Amino acid sequence: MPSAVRAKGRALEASEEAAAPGSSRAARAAERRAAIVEAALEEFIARGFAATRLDDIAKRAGVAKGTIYLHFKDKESMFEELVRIVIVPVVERLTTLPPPTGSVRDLVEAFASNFLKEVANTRRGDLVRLIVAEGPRFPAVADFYYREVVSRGMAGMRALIELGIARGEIQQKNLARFPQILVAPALIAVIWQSLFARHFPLDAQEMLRVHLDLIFGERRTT
Amino acid sequence: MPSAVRAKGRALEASEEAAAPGSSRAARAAERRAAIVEAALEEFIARGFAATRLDDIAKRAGVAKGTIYLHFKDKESMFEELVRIVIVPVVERLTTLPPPTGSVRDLVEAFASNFLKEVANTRRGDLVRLIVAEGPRFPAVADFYYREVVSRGMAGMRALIELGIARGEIQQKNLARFPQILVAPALIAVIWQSLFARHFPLDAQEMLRVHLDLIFGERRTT
DNA sequence: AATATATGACTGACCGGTCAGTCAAAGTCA
DNA sequence: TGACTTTGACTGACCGGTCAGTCATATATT
Repeated sequence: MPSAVRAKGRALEASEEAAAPGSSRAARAAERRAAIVEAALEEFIARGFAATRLDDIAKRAGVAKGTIYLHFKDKESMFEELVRIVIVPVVERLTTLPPPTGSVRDLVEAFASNFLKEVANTRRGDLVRLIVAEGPRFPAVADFYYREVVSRGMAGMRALIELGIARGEIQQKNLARFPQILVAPALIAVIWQSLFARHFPLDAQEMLRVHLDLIFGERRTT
Repeated sequence: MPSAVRAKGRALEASEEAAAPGSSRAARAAERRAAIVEAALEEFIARGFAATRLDDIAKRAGVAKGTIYLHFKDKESMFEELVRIVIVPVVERLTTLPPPTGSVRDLVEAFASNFLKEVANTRRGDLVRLIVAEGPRFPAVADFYYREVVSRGMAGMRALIELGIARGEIQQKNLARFPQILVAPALIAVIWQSLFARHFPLDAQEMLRVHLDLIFGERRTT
């Protein structure tokens, strides 16, 4: 065992490798894969699918172009996998959240503020815009996003709305038919940030609060 | 004159020219330009900027590729002009609409239904998605869209909201600070149509009505 | 005939994808 | 444990197809 450790140390000194390479081959491979995913996400967001060059992704990931093809079949499937890889953990985090506390409004508010923190002002937000942008040309991506995010989100929101109606917190009964309305401003916020923030910064937090006031009625408690 | 007609007839037979050529040169040039714009719009919407081939635009417009360059400097400026060309008339139509009648709600409702008819289920709607998609890479386009559509739309909506508040039709005073909220579901509808309509058709009309109920209170009059 | 337009074959830069070769790490043996 | 062999991850030069933009030629108009 100590020999293995020493061997690793030697290897590290020998090559001019950067930072903290995981020891085993598998670990290093995983790191590289992660670097590629990270770089690809960045490039795809910045340039869109068609205009992104694999060479640039490789360079940004600190990897040779060929390496990319050890991890992904081709550019297209890389893009599709990418979306899955990035979105799945977000969905998990966002769905395992709800601690069944307090009023429905509090629940929704917690969810909203979490969304702002986790998505709206993150690379993740740009990813949403990217999906909107490329969706029509990548049915697989649109399908996946619908299944994993949209339909789930709708179901969750609808449940929340119905609970709110049952408890008398929400008046407008028809809202349950269109959970999109509840989410719409959040999506607008995401799009606004990446298109118009430079022209006119938007206080998304505040906008969402006003929107919730609209749905639940003005808040008394400060 | 008859000779000219005969000559034209011959030309038409000789080349496999189409349809109804406007008589004057200027007219024919305008027609061609329009055909190119139409074709380019179609292609850009379907494939996005980078993936669109000029050859395809030319073919669809029934024109040689070189002809495109008689009307536009290059692909990029063609795209930018395209957005202007298509959007300007829509803005004009939508801004010259409001006949100063009835309640604010009626005004907004008229505007909404007009939006649905003129934009949501049209190529124009797809254009909005295209702008969202390509905006970050075409600052000129994003700027233009912000100036001509977003800021104007916001101002108009804000005016309407303030009127509604003054007349007591709208309770939530803060709404005037975020006219985006009023518009959000409309944009969602546009995006939904082009991404998820196949999975789950959305009754945009009805959704907008529910949203207005939320803002103005439930409607009594059927 | 002279001019204005339109054409589409052509060019060359560019980029996705490949693959022969390299070398650190894992495996084997004494 | 140290030396020798095998493996396969990684590299990057290269190839071939593609496509924006050009321009000599052809066609229409005056």
